[in-house]
Amino acid sequence: MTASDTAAPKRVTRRRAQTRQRLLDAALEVFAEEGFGRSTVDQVCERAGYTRGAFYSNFTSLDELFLAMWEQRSGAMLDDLREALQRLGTLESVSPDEALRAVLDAVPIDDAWYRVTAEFTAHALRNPSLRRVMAAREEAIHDTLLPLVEAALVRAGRRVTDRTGLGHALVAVHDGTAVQCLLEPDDEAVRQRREELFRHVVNAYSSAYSTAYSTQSEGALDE
Amino acid sequence: MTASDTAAPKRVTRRRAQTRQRLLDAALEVFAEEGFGRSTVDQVCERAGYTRGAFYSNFTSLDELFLAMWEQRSGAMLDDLREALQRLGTLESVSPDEALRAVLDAVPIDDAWYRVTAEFTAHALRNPSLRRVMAAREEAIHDTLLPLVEAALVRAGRRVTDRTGLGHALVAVHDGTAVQCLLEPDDEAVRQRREELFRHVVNAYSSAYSTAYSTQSEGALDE
DNA sequence: GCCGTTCGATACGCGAATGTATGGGATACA
DNA sequence: TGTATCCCATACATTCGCGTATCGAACGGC
Repeated sequence: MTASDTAAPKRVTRRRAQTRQRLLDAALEVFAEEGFGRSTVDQVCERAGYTRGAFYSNFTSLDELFLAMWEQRSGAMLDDLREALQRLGTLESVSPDEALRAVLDAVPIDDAWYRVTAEFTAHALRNPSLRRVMAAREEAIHDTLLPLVEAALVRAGRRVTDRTGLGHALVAVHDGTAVQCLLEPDDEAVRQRREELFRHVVNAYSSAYSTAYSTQSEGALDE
Repeated sequence: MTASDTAAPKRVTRRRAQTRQRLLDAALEVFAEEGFGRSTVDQVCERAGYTRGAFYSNFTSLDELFLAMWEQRSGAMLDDLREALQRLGTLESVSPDEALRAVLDAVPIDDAWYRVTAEFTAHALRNPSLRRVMAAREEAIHDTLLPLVEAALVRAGRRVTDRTGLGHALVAVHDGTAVQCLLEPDDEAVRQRREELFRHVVNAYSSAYSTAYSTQSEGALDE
């Protein structure tokens, strides 16, 4: 263990970045299949096409890999969501239903990702620093989501009455209904109930405004 | 390995029942603290005050113990909920808010239990037979919850418009908001938003009826 | 193409967890 | 109280996963 070993690499090769990414991708697959707790370093390496040497050269523990992978993936999903909402903002006019569909399509219900997230959440509830990471992520979701959702709703003829309430409600409803959809993947009714619940929530946290869509949609939203 | 070894015990002593129960209790604690995947047979046994001999005499694997424990605990929670709702049904008259409070109090947000459930859910999504177990449990929740909730709502001056929709919505909202409460345990606002969301949902899936509480509560529920 | 640096494969030792086989003490029942 | 049965502790062999140390090969700069 000389000084050069502990020193940070002067130049990071592109090969390194690639292996790191492959390990991150493999981690998602393995964790989803085996569960994080039951996964081993060997399994991840084998899936990625490496041996343990590559792993310990890039990460210090499975925990670190788990965190890095989760942050990368959830960040990517947030980017997708942001993009979808911004695209929505460029359109001429949007009905509430169309807007809802667009948002729900931007956040697909992926069982592999859900399993990983569920375990990450449980893990975070045991670890204060991880809990802060998750809380920060939720904060970021709100910061991204709320202005764009609010804008979309205004364009659809609705004014948001409780911003933070709506934000938390949307996240909670998403999480809660995602499980139901995954537990009964073949039951179309579950997905319809999910959409219905979203409509109710959006309706509850916003009030009608006078616009082309407002009168037409009120009938569909209220009952 | 003689015939008597493989044969089922003729008489089951009360000691056996006790150790089995202690193992189940210890499992909840250990799984909550360490995570199911990271837990070992030894840890559970030590926590329960036994050695591995006791474990392998009662269960064949950690998976089996996990399932048994989860079924017992979730069954007990369902019993609590049923009892609370039935007690609610014996009261003279109840306001919607009081009813909601009673139900929420009957299903306390326990972080240890949540962690375990999160991991069990992820586990169930990997295992078809476990998935059926969870689906059946959700079915049972609905069967218990709906008639009693509906009755309580009627007594509070509200008629349910979509039974199954309400049932699934309540479960989803509970699950989704429970995480938020656990991630920010000291933030009272999160809990208030949770209650608020429940009110909105109950309101959305039921319509006012003419009763003592109906006019009074409409103002609080609708806006 | 040469050379210094970085990256990842291989080999090694260690500790931990598993499942089984067996024996002694506890328990139920007469 | 005696005894047949049951239940759990103990000991053992084995397998598995981890982390490190070392070395050849790939890489990037010149």
